[in-house]
Amino acid sequence: MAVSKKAEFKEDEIMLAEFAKAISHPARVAILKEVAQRKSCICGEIVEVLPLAQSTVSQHLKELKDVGLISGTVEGVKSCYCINWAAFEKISQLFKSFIDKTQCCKDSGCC
Amino acid sequence: MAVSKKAEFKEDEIMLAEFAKAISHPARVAILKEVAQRKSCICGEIVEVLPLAQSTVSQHLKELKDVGLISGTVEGVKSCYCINWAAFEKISQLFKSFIDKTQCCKDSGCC
DNA sequence: AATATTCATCGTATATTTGCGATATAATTA
DNA sequence: TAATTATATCGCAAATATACGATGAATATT
Repeated sequence: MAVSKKAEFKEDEIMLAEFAKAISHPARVAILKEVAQRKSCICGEIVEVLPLAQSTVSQHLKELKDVGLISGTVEGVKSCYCINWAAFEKISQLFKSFIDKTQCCKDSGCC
Repeated sequence: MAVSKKAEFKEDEIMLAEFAKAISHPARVAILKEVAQRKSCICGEIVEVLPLAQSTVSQHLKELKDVGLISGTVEGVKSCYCINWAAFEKISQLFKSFIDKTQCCKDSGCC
């Protein structure tokens, strides 16, 4: 893409896009659902459920962690992951306001 | 990625991820906002507003069209784009239900 | 008919993502 | 101490995404 132009957009557009990217792969959607459901949140449990290698799952987990949607703490040999509810709340707000703002223009029938 | 594993996930996970991917670039978020606001929906107007070349904008428009979020009709030399409200509605439902389903597990304090 | 406008598409370059095996690290168990 | 377990990270290969200029097709203008 030569040079990325992402930074030239508005702050809230960039943020929304970033979060959207975080859930733009079914594996990460599945991981979020799995992490939310379980209490244990062990990486290995997710690997068992998904059709992906351990290293790949670990990578997806890292991406979700980087964007703040989950947090992980080491517990001995294991790693405990869980939803970062504060970030999750902020994100769902972002989405809702985007959808609401878009929908309020609904009457303008063009094509 | 060698071979994509996306198809091996659940239907609703795939759909949500697809929608998320559509808005995973600030340019496409900006385009959706612009198209929703204007009545004219002309491609050239979007190009004027965004920091991207015409061909790049056209490409982003195509992606949004492919996923069903907008529809476009040729009007003489010009192309009229507008939000596909039916698809938009369906998609925002998908997202809401994902958030709701996730949030109902909120009490399980792990880490 | 010649020219200009509007937009889609092609080709290309580069960047990023996805996926895996191999390896490293750190803790647990035998 | 040695072996095992759990996970992160590195390096590689292949696939996708991003961005643009050039070109083409279709309509509108002169």
